[in-house]
Order: sequence, then C-alpha cells, then structure tokens
Amino acid sequence: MRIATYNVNGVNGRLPVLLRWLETTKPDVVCLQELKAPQEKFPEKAIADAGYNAIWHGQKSWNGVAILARGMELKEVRRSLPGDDEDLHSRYIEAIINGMLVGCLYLPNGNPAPGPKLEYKLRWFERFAAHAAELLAYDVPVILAGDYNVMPTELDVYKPERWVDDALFRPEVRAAFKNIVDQGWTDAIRKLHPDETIYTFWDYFRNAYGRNAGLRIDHFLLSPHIDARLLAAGVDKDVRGWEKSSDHAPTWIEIADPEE
DNA sequence: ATGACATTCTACGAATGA
Repeated sequence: MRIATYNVNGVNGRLPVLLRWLETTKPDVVCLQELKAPQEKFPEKAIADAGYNAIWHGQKSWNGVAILARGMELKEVRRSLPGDDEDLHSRYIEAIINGMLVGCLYLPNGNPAPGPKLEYKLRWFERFAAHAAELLAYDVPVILAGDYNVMPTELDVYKPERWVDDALFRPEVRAAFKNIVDQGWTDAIRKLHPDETIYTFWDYFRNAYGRNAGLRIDHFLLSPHIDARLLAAGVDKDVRGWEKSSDHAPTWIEIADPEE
C-alpha cells in the first residue's frame, strides 16, 4: 500500500497537476495540505471521478487539509488539533483507513522569526507533541504525514548556514521536531535513506529546482506497528518540474499489508 | 538587507508563504 503526502499549494489552481499525479502514481492514501479553498470549493467531484473518497477541512484563502483514499472507506476521527479552541486555522485532520490511524498536518511556517508567528508555531508543536504521545499510547498503527515546515538536520537543507535564523531551521524548531521523534516515532525517509540528500520543496525563486537548492520539510512519522511494515519511501521529484507545479513535491511510503 | 515567484481575494495591491 502506498501512502503519500503533498502540499498542493492551492487545490483548485493545481487541480490538473494533482489529477495527473494521482493517475500516474495511483497512491492508495493521500494527505493534502494548503488547499487554499473554502470548505464548499473543494473539487469533490473531480477527486471522486479520479477514484478517491475524501474528507477535508477547508478555509478561505489559507491553509486547508484533506485525506483521500482510493476505494477505501475513511472514518473521520477529528478535524482539528486538540488543545486550543481559539485556533481556527485548518491545519489538521485525522481518519481511520483500513485499520490505520492517519493524521494529516500542515504545521505553521513561523516566519518572520522571532515574533508572534514563531510563537504560534512552537505552541502548535507543543499541542502536536501532546497529541502524538496520546496516539502512541493507544498502541495502534499510526501515520502522521504532512508539511512539518522543519528541516530536521543539516542534511535536509541545501545551504544550512543560510537558514540557521529561519523559522524552518532554528535550533528550537529542530528540537521541537526531535522531541516528537524521540517519543518513539520513525522518520520514514531518513530510516531508509540515512545519508542521501533528499528534498521535498524547492522555492520558485532563482531556479531553485534547476539548481537542486531544496529543503526536506514534508515528513512521515510512523508508529512502531507501521515502522515494522515499512518497505520503501521516496519523493516524486519530477512532479516539481511539471507546468504549474506546487513548490513542494509529493512524498510517499510503501508499507506491507498487516500480518493476520 | 532585499527581492526574486506564485497563490488567494466583496482583489486591481496586500497578505502569505518558506
């Protein structure tokens, strides 16, 4: 089974790219971020025609997350991250699919830093850490996939020294990510490719994709049950080179069927 | 230090992103 995460950067503006990618790679489960569309403007019919059931939590102009499942039922568990009823950003949605708990997240960017946006990011991280710990305690198969807006290590950024003061790479942000991993989660890409330069984002400026000046910020964190079933992980890098592409590339894992 | 690019909207520039 293939599970993918993709920050689409506008689900309607990028719909042709999204549909082409779904048709080409046929992932079984897809976590989408940055829909940039209100709830009623999600392209439900086009997604259904492509063979996918979907749940989503939209928001006007910004944010927005969705989970798609190819020929499988989605049972929605929640559509916001617990811990702050005042937080109205659509950044988290969670469903049970085929016996797995799948959390789809769009972690705040945090720039400019320091400032209130970084503080919001760090608070969001604390809430996410608390929720992740609760999920681990359930002792069930869990996948937390999405745009974490963090490069975990220097291997994950084309020019680390340029990014040390940025909200995606500041020490406290990297520490917040590591704190969650250390609960007992597996960073799927890094487990299977420990020394390889792998990016999931290239910005639109200065031919970043052509120069491979990228960042690894889209991640899969796996609970032990899913970690034991991990077969492969990678990035559909060529999609970033398509016309009208998002600035992110789809990132995916393959997992084995559970043992009976 | 800035801006390069691309998205969205009771738009025609501003806010946001990473």
